[in-house]
Amino acid sequence: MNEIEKFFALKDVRVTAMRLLIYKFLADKQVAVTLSDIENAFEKADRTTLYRTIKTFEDKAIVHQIDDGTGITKYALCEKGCNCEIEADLHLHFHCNNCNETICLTEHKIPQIKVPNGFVSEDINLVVKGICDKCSGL
Amino acid sequence: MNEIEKFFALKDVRVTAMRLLIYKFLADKQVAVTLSDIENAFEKADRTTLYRTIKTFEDKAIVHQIDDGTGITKYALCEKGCNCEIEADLHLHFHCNNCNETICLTEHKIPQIKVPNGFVSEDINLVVKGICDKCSGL
DNA sequence: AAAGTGATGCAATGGAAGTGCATTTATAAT
DNA sequence: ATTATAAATGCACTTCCATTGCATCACTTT
Ligand SMILES: [Mn+2]
Ligand SMILES: [Mn+2]
Ligand SMILES: [Zn+2]
Ligand SMILES: [Zn+2]
Repeated sequence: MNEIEKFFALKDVRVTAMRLLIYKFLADKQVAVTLSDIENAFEKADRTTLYRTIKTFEDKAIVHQIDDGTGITKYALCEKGCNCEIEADLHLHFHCNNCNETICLTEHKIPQIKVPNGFVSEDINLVVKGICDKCSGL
Repeated sequence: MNEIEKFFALKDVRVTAMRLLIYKFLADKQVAVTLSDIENAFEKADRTTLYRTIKTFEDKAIVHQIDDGTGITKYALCEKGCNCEIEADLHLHFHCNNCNETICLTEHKIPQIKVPNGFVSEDINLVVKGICDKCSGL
């Protein structure tokens, strides 16, 4: 039983060939991916399987969903130790208007946000859009 | 020529019956609305007209789009003097997980967000999710 | 081996966003 | 006022992504 399989067991996710492949695919990527990115990477595989795999990963806090405003949901591996629950796990995302890629800025935690009286904050989505480091040439 | 018509002229938007109705509908609402909200409010009207009306409003900075993470884009009237351009106009949005309503917190401007070297920030979307004042009972 | 549970594959559905084109309505020009 | 021009509207159609039902397959347990 290798590292990934142990990790799956820890997360209460059964090991299958497809799941291992998708996990490795995500681990290699430095950017958040869409479902069709995954589809393109595994053309022989069925869309539904990929869809349900990523949903399983999401349920088990292996990946987190990212809504970057493009209308297409993206996914990225959670950080080690992330439970996708507490505010400590929340980080900001950057979407590049040029190359259209979205990346996790895991080092950049969400600042404290004040909400008016009576409002209870449970979750925060913070997306910065602009030009990424690769595209800006700075 | 009444107030709204003057405002339309200022924004370079032709006055039509439908546009006036939709504008008033938005002005009455305290929450952001979806396209189907508008459809339900004007069942006799054609969907496309409503769609293109809201797009026109958006182009002319009469309404702004809100991506609250539900996957359905919402719209709300811009504040007086808003041009939907400069960062001063950006405010945070609150989405209630209970009543599913989304409101503009126009008083709550987006805090300064630091991005890593090489990244250029052009736009920011900040959505807080939780329980709204009406639902929390606090 | 048999039974049971979960994973996968295929087909179909739903919902929202967007487009092309003909027609109506409003504005501008004569 | 009539005509010409341009914009707004209505209808039909399309595209894209997300999601579900159900049959089948694979693995685990007894
Ligand atoms: Mn992330
Ligand atoms: Mn707003
Ligand atoms: Zn880029
Ligand atoms: Zn509420």
